[in-house]
Amino acid sequence: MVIDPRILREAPDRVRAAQTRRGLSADVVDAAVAADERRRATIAEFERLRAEQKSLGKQIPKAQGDEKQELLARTKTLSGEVKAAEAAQSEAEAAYRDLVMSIPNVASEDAPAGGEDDFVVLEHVGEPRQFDFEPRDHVELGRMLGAIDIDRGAKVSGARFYYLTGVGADLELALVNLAMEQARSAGFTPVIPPALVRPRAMDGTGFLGQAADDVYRIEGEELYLVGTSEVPLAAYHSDEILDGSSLPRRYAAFSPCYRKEAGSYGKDTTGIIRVHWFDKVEMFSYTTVEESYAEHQRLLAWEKEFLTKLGLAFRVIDVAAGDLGLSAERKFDCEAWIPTQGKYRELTSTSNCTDFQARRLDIRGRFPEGTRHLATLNGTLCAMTRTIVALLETHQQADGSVVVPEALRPHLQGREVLEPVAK
RNA sequence: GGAGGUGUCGCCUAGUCCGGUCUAUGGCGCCCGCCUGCUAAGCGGGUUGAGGGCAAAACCCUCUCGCGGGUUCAAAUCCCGCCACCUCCGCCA
Repeated sequence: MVIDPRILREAPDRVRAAQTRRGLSADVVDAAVAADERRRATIAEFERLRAEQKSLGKQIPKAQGDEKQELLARTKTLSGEVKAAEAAQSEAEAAYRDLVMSIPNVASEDAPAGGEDDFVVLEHVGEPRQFDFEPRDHVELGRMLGAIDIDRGAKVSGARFYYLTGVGADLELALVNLAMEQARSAGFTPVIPPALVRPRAMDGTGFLGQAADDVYRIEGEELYLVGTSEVPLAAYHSDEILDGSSLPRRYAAFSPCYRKEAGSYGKDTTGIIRVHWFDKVEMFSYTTVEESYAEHQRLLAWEKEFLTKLGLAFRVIDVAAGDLGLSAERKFDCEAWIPTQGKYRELTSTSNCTDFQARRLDIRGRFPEGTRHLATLNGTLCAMTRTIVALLETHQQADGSVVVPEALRPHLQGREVLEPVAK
């Protein structure tokens, strides 16, 4: 239901190895294999009884007198047995499901083994800027430009909230437009999706497992606030069979993202690096599993293109197996250089979820050979807050003004420099 | 929020009152073949999806009439809950 049951049955060693490379126990694999056997046994038993019930049931309307009474007596007891067998089957099915749903996607053999710190740097793009003055951080620049109002964000909504005002708001709109423009010309369909979704969409994309702590739930409703538009975009085609010739299908969504940031106390406590809400333009592709690896590279290339247009220095990392999350088989992050932190911080992330989410959401393609689950991939094109942080800090000048990268100017009324506002 | 209605295998549709003969009707579209100077028309056949048995195929079986329960020997059909859509009223950007 989550990983391919066939792989589990026929190549459990592959799954065990992948678990190990994620730093997880492989015991669940053996438990799932056993549960699968039990499941199939109960199915066979139920189907045997049910077939008998059906064939007897057909004779009843034709039978008369004693013969009919006898048939009714037999089917009555059979009815109970069928019910019991059905209950046993759904129980075994549920047990199997629970186990198999808890197994993460089989990590790519190319993904580095290990945890969060075991990533591999694939490349560096651009040089971190050298300053001949003391650079200001984005909080101060945001205040000087009248672009980011953190104090009032906290007053109104609490910690990790902010207002974008003036050129800050302009900047977000410009980034959205630039991102959408690029996506559109790459063949993406622009989408503005719902940010509140039902449990199915959340669970189907793998966000209700260990990640559930980070998700906002609506009190008294069966609705969740999405942490990324990957959720409504993946669920968009749930329970559908897409024409194979229509692939790849590419969507670019603009939506807010909500994250509780549970367990991140003390991390990034100032500024807008880590916030409970931000807006994002997200790329999403549906394609075949075979094509997904090349599509993943394309998503990465589009992310790099966008960051390059903004004049940011960044590196690309190959995220380690243990840090892939539930759904991804491989993940690349682009991390931009943040001058006042002296380090690279994640700005974008692209994941190949192969057919993991498609199995949970039942998204299939129709091909000449039959129907198959598709692959889903997602990639950040522009996460507003962190991009604004990198932009302001990277392109600042000694007087607190900020040079606008050329690509952004057409979307900022032609402005070349953002000037501090008089206080 | 209130009242009423609808949901059938791609689309449309018969069947639901009165449970068994539904192994779900017919049309459109699509696929294969026949026929035909070409095309169209006509003729014949096929066309939901999932799961189990199997190394696989053939084949057999089970499930699938919005979803989930219940009643019954037996449910598309009767009962309950949920979901979606439509109409009207109220409210509202």
